[in-house]
Amino acid sequence: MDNINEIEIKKMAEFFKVFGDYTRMQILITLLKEELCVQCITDMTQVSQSAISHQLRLLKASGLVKTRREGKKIYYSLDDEHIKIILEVAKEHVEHKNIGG
Amino acid sequence: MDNINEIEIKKMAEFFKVFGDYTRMQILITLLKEELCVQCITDMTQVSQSAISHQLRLLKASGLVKTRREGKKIYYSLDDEHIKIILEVAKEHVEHKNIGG
DNA sequence: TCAACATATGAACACGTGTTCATGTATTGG
DNA sequence: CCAATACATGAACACGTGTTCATATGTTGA
Repeated sequence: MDNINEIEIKKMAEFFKVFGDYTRMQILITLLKEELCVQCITDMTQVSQSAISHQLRLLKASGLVKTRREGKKIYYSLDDEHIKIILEVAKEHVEHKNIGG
Repeated sequence: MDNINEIEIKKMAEFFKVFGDYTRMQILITLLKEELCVQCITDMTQVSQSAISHQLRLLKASGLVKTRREGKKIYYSLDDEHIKIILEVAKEHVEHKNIGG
């Protein structure tokens, strides 16, 4: 972590920004288990299909998920080997720490 | 990651939100190496002392850094064993992936 | 081609967030 | 006490972001 430049730090911040939203976090955690179509993902959340679509678009642009079409449905799945590790470390963090308490 | 509830997911998103800012990322990466006072941290960035102070406050409230007073100076250092791991995985990610490209 | 379904897109809006500016608080040395 | 230094705090502002609504695009079956 010594020889790290400004651009890399900026990219890292952008990377984390994607994780810093409840809806996207829900999506990512869900996709850890299995690939799902947009409607299935929408049903698991409290927001509209449009909102999910916008978020999936962002996740795809960030290189975190990939898509596969099957008929009318489009299945989303994780496209990054780092997600699982990072989410597990974060889960451990929130379990063992009372933030802001 | 199976038996995870809504509250934990929200905490995880909040956790990542802290990492999702360039200034805070700069601070955290710097503190990986050594503890530093506010002025030293400010000098490394392009923002004001006030801005740094605000961000340090947030980092402390999030349980990521701790403080130690020494005379007039207050030294900040990391207060979480997960930060290093997470930052390293993130660095690997941005090195091996062209986001949005 | 048409209707129905599945998903994506764009505009608009409310809300959150990072910064600066001005000022307040705390510590030290005289 | 006072001045100087180091840091914190609050208000204000510009900007970004997540959502909904309305609508467009794409796919399938008839």
